[in-house]
Amino acid sequence: MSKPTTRKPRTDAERNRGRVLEVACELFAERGDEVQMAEVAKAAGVGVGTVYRHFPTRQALIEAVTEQRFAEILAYARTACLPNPDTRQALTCFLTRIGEVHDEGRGVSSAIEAALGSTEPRGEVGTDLLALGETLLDRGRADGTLRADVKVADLYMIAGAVAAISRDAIGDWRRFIDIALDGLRPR
Amino acid sequence: MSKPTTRKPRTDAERNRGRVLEVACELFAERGDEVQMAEVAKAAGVGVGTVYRHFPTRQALIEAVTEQRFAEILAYARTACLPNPDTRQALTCFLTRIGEVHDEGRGVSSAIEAALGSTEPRGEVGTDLLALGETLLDRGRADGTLRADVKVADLYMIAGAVAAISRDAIGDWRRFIDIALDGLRPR
DNA sequence: GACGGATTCGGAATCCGATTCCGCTTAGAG
DNA sequence: CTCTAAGCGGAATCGGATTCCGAATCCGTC
Repeated sequence: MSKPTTRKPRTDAERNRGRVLEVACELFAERGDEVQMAEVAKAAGVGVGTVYRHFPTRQALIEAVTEQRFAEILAYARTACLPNPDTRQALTCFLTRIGEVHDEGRGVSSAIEAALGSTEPRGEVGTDLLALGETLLDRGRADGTLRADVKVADLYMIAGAVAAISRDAIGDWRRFIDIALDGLRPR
Repeated sequence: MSKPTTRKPRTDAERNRGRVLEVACELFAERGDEVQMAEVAKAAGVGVGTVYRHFPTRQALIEAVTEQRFAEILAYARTACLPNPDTRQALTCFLTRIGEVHDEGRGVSSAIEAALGSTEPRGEVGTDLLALGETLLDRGRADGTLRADVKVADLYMIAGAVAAISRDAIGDWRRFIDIALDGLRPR
């Protein structure tokens, strides 16, 4: 049960997949989810069929793009948030990034927060994000910034909320971040 | 500029509009947004054209249904939440209702939270909801349950978040309500 | 109570975009 | 260099929203 599932893809096929994904990321960032499959294909210099070969569904493509966003956020969190010794600031920084991602390219948003919140994340990016969250929360619990019973699920639920709020312009998400984090402090 | 905009609608037209809206509410509640315009038409016993006459767009129909939901929530809030002397409980009750609406008939959700959060609500239902929120917040500020600087916008931002979280099953929205409300307490 | 025009209705036709299909190409193993 | 399966392109198909317009209804008028 190891051969049939693992036939190495042709080199150019892989390159095409890369092109498509890259282009899709840009387009979705620019114009949100009004982007059409045909556009992506043209912009990537391939036929629709090729797009569909690599991403069997529009939804699948969107999920792939979303994973890219996650990767970016993860990278940002590691370099910009984690090092901040003030746990509260680190968390704010992390959540703020999520809001910003939606503010600029309002990309693929609908999928983002749904995935953000799920505790069973796709791929290692998700796993790493969870781990990173756990780290931050541990720190917070240790230095008394956070309640002892705060869970990663809580953090990502809040992350999902930030995503939704910023996506739909429901309100001032920066303010929301403050409120939510206040809600995690020890009573 | 008052005549051309106000030609009274034909009686049966109004009845049809009512039927359509009613049926749409039920269908959306049952099967979420996979419901098709043609289905609504058939279920209401009219042609598609008629549906479109009253709701020029699928989106418009959804918004109308959403307003119904708001009305229900408003009614519930007035009778079940407002009377509760404990402000915190009243707020919890209100927000919980929003989560429940999504849990049962997972209706029209996408639109709901977007509208919930906007500070410029459609129709009087929206206005009344804002007013009711203001009342609750005043009470909370007065009895020291809430920070002095809490705004209605905050409450509805949280409401929007609850809607999003419950809609996409991002996490335990009941827990989220607790966290968010804790975030509104005086420091 | 019948009449006439404006308003509505019904549902076939149209439009649009996602997805499928399949003959043609090309990478790359032997 | 040859042969074959993996990939490619893009026309055709499908599904569902939206438009169009002749037929059917209302309703104020006579």
